[in-house]
Amino acid sequence: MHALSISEENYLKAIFHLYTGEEGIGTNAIAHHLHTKAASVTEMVKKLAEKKLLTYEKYQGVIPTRKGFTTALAIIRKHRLWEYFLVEKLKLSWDEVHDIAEQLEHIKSDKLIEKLDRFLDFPKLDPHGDPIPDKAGKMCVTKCCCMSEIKPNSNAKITGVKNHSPAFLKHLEKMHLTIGKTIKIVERNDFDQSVQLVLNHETMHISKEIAENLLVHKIKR
Amino acid sequence: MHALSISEENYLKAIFHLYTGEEGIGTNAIAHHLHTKAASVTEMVKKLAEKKLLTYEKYQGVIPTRKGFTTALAIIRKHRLWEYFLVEKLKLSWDEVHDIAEQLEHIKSDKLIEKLDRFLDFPKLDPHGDPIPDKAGKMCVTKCCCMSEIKPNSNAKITGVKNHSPAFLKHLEKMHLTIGKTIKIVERNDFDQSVQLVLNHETMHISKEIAENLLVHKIKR
DNA sequence: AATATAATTTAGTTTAACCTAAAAAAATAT
DNA sequence: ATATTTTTTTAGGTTAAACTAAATTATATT
Repeated sequence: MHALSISEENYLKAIFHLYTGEEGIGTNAIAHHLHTKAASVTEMVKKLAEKKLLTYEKYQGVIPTRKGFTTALAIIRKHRLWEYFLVEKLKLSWDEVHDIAEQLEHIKSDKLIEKLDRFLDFPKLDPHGDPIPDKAGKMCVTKCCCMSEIKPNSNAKITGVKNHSPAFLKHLEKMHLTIGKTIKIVERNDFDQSVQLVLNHETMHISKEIAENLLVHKIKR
Repeated sequence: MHALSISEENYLKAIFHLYTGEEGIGTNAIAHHLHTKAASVTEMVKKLAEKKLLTYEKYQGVIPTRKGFTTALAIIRKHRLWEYFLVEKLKLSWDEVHDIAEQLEHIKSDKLIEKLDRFLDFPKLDPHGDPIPDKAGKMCVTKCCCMSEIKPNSNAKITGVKNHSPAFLKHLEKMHLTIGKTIKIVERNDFDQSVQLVLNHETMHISKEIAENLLVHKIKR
């Protein structure tokens, strides 16, 4: 019945992001994601299990319940709406907003989020290309794949990023590899897995690391 | 050096609001304001004194330092900017925004507040008529007085409220006694201190309690 | 001035969220 | 199948911020 604490919300979000649908998530994985220790996770996970947000059995890892899912989605919704606000209205850059949204996502007020959503005109994607869940937790499926998996000689549009670190985002910005841009993959180097591509009629090379963290959507033409 | 905790910020704000410039503020007064107990205040006040945000001597009460003042003003600035945003942009009503702003004021990011201030076009007053400190802590002086102190047969404009409770604000809204409205005080009843006034060419009576919590600015005509 | 009342502080608990170190269980390798 | 390594849990400790109850200091009353 009580509202969740900020810590509880952060654990839930981590568990949601780590859950692949296969097996239970280990305490170590959660600890690593939250920069905390496995012992702390065990403790917290017991509390969340009592609140029916996840199922937990000793040594078996953790699986979020339906309630856990919808709760996590509500937090992610808030995070992404705030990110959209920060970039589109306040004109912060996409590499500055994550830490701020990490704080804003814990503000408690259903009405605030409804009003914010309306003010922003119900955006569907956040500044990093991630889908924003609606009030019911539904979000659009953005079928896209890693740029490192695209076959040479095909065209694609940049739709998102897998890594949200400021360093990575700033680098993309500098290279003009931003969301919405259309590129042509020319070839992949067998030696270092780097990728040669054409952007704005100019040829460029990007490292394996960058290609693995860029999400694209294949297009014809 | 560390950033302040939410609790520390709330104590500083309370101390700022209670300080009249005369004597030190007692732990009981602070406890009452924060719905906590005097013993808890004693503890916290020692910590804030170590951080040079206030001076404290046993049994002598507490006085904010210059550093304490500017820190409190920065928090109040954030609170009022967010209130302005919630009312003017998100269209929440003036009785709904206090609790939300109470959470938002603790978000840590100087750049966020600068950008928010610019986005709102540097407002000088919040939705309750309270002045918004600028980046340097300066705010406009709004010379105004309690409606209960105005002499009969004079005109005045409503400029602010002393009480920020939703119940009071909703009541004012219903009576159309909102900020900016011009009224004429007709007379004060000696028995119950109620006030008769004219608003929009209609005569009305308001209780002593309301008159004491409405701030007005006398005008000619 | 002595006493009663009120305000404040101290001492000792509680809770949430973290930690380390050691024990126990599970997974992996020989 | 047994031994080794890794993962997870337990046990016990720490810190911030609250609390209650008792002791102390200040203020007010007679």
